[in-house]
Formats: sequence, structure tokens, C-alpha cells
Amino acid sequence: MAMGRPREFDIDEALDCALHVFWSKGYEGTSIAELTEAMGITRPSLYAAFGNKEELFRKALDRYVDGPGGYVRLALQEKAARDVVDKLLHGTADAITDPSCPSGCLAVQGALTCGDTSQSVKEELMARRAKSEENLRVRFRQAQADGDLPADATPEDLARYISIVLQGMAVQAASGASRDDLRKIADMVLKTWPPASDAGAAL
Amino acid sequence: MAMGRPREFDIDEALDCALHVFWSKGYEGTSIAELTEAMGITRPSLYAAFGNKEELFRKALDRYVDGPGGYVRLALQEKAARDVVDKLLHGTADAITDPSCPSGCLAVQGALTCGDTSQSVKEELMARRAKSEENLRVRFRQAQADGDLPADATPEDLARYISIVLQGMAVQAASGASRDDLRKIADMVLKTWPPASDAGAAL
DNA sequence: ACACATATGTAACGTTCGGTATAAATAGAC
DNA sequence: GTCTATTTATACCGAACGTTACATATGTGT
Repeated sequence: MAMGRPREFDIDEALDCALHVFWSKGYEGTSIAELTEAMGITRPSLYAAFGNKEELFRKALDRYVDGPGGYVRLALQEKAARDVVDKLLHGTADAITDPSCPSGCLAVQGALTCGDTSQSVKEELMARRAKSEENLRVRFRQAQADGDLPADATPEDLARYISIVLQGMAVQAASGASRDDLRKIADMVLKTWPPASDAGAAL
Repeated sequence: MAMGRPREFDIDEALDCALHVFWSKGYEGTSIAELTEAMGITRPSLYAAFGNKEELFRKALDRYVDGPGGYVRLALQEKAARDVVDKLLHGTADAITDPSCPSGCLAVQGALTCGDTSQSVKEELMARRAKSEENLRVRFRQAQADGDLPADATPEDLARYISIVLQGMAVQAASGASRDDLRKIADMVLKTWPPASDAGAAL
């Protein structure tokens, strides 16, 4: 089947190395030279195997979502809305301060802003974050239909609120916040869950 | 007094133009060519007036803090801790969705991640964000001493929590969230203020 | 053994990057 | 008017960027 000279490196291992570089330096901050060095391959091998820098980033992003970011999908499958939020908050606190990985979240710090040539990467990340919030929104709507959330809650606002907390935690992690610091915030947010959207609740 | 040929451009106007470019594209995503075009000056004029790209960024950052970001300093001067938080949340919601400015917060999206050559800029922004949280922490400690916050509250956690919400809102604004969306979240956070840090408060 | 297909290493492509040397232009000081 | 100080405009620097020709090496299919 496999014709031609066999590849001398493991494509997934190389992708993991590329992911780590993108993760810590962002899309624009990462150069091809840094990638090839981290991946242990030459430039032509990189281009032959992954297309170009942008395609490599997208593949690394997919791998990120399935690997270090896999807890998000799992969290959404929790039975109770409160458990979904719990898993999301604590899963994020742990994931973005994992000592074996760069700090923070690739989907946030990969390309929050960028130059003109990287605009499409930035938009891809924006779309992924929006999709993540959308998934949470849908999950909260279902929870509300199940009587798992107050009838007067607004799933849209709750999903946005949780997204904000998660993304804020990512910024903090990129700034050097510790795992314990973020876990305390996760606990704090859970204690006031669900916060009322409209009606005057607390105080 | 003024010897030599006079400068043909207003230095603050030019700085504002540079600020807007940095704000929307980040430090690394902005090129000298884009800066000179937006500022309406030539390359040598830029270097003569502002030093180099990094110094220009720092000056633009100072101007940002005193201008569009000035509401932060004002918010900290509110008499009640609750009003401080209110002004911070709503001030941020409005500032980062100001239609006459780029979306988001320069201190967050200026350089969350970057390549090796821009590391010092990234660290400067990290330090500014840390200082901002520190200011809030100090303000909450004072509030607690004044009986303006519950005795069992932990100012450190509260300051981190509010910082997270503000930074999360900045990420959302960079992703296109509307002013009304963010205002709703500001209201929501205020309704559960102050969230308990340790004791089991709301269910 | 031979042709074919793919991967590899070297070396280079053209472009853009941040930053500057140089000289002309424009003001005040004497 | 002449000197001096500063800003302007043109043109360019070396380095780094993402990307690719090209020739060579290494396997499979027949």
C-alpha cells in the first residue's frame, strides 16, 4: 500500500510539538524555524506533511480540542446543569495550569489580535469560541426544559457569563495565576450558581 | 526657545493613531509601515519622535490608560465597594464596545502571547494587569476594614474574580460581543455581589 | 533488477520586517 | 546673512519571514 520512502517521524508526535509552540507563543509569534526545531524535522518535511503554517495550526488546534481540551466535551455530557458548570470551571482551572503544558488556552491566546495576513486564523478561533458558547447555551436550554434550571433564568446570559469566566481564567493563567487561585474562583462562581439574570435576587 | 525646524505633526494626535492600530492588531500584528501610514508621518519622523516600536507602544499604552482606560482609576475612587465594582463592570462593558474605538482591551489583546523578540512587551502588559488587580485588592481590603464588605470575605479572591470577569469581557468584546450583552453580564455579576469566598452561602 | 512514488537535506527564493544613513528643508539665534 | 539645531524625505540596510526547487535517499510494486 504505502508507496515511496516512508516518513521518518511520527506525525502525531510532531503535531504535539507544534501544538506546544503555538500554544505558548501564539500563531503569529511562532516562526517556521521554531516549529521545525521543536518538531525535529526539516522545513520541506513540514510543508509536505502539513501543507503550510496555517494548515498546521488548524491541525494542531483540532488536536488541542481532542486532547488537552477534551474535558469540555465531557463536561457538557454531565446530567445536571450544575455539574456541567462544575466540570467546566474546575476542568478549565486544571487544564490551563497543567505544568506539563503551556499556560492558558490556545483558543484564546492563539490569536486574539493579529496582522492582516493572519486574519483567517483569528476568525477561526473566534468561531470556535462562539461555537463553544453556543454548545453551552443549547445545554442550558435543555436543562431549563428539564426543570434543571429556574424558569426565569436566561440560558443565553448564563452561557455568556460562564464563557466570560472561563476566558477570563485563561487570561489569568497566561498572566501566571496559580492552579489554586483559579480553583478558588471556580468554587466561588459555583456558590452563586445559578445567578439570576433578570429578577432582583441577591440583596 | 524652540530651535531647529519645527515638527509638522501633533505628537498626541499621532500617538492616538498609533494607539488605535496597536489596539486593533496587537503589538506583533502591527508593522511600522501601518503605523506611519495611520499616523501620517514618515519612518524617520516616527523614530525621531518616539524612539522605536516598543517605546512607541509603551507611550501609546500610557495614553490608553489615561484616556479610554481612565474609568478604572475613577471607579476605584467610589465610596462604596459595590459602587467600585459597578463602575468597573459597566465602565468596562461600555469602554470595550465603544464604536469609535477598536473592540476589546489593549492590555489584554496587545500581547497575550508573542514571539521571543516581543517578550518584554508581553511582560509589561502582564505587570499592568497584575497591578490593576493589586489596586482592586487593596481597595477591597480597605472596604473590609470599613465594614463595607463582609468580615468573612477574602479581598484577594474577590479582586481576582472581578479581574477575571473584566478580562473575560475583553475577550468577548474581541470576539464581537455587543454592548448590551456585556451590560447584562455586568448586572448579573452585581446581583450576586459579594459572592462568598469560603462559607457556603447561596445553595 | 528496475521503475515508481514519496521523504529528505541543502540551499535558495522573493517579500517584509524593524531600523538608519544621508542630505535637503525650515525654523530661531546672533 | 550666517550658523546651528531639528525635522523632513528618499533610499537603503541586514535579518528574518513563509515558502519552494532541486537533487538525493529510501522504500514498494512488478
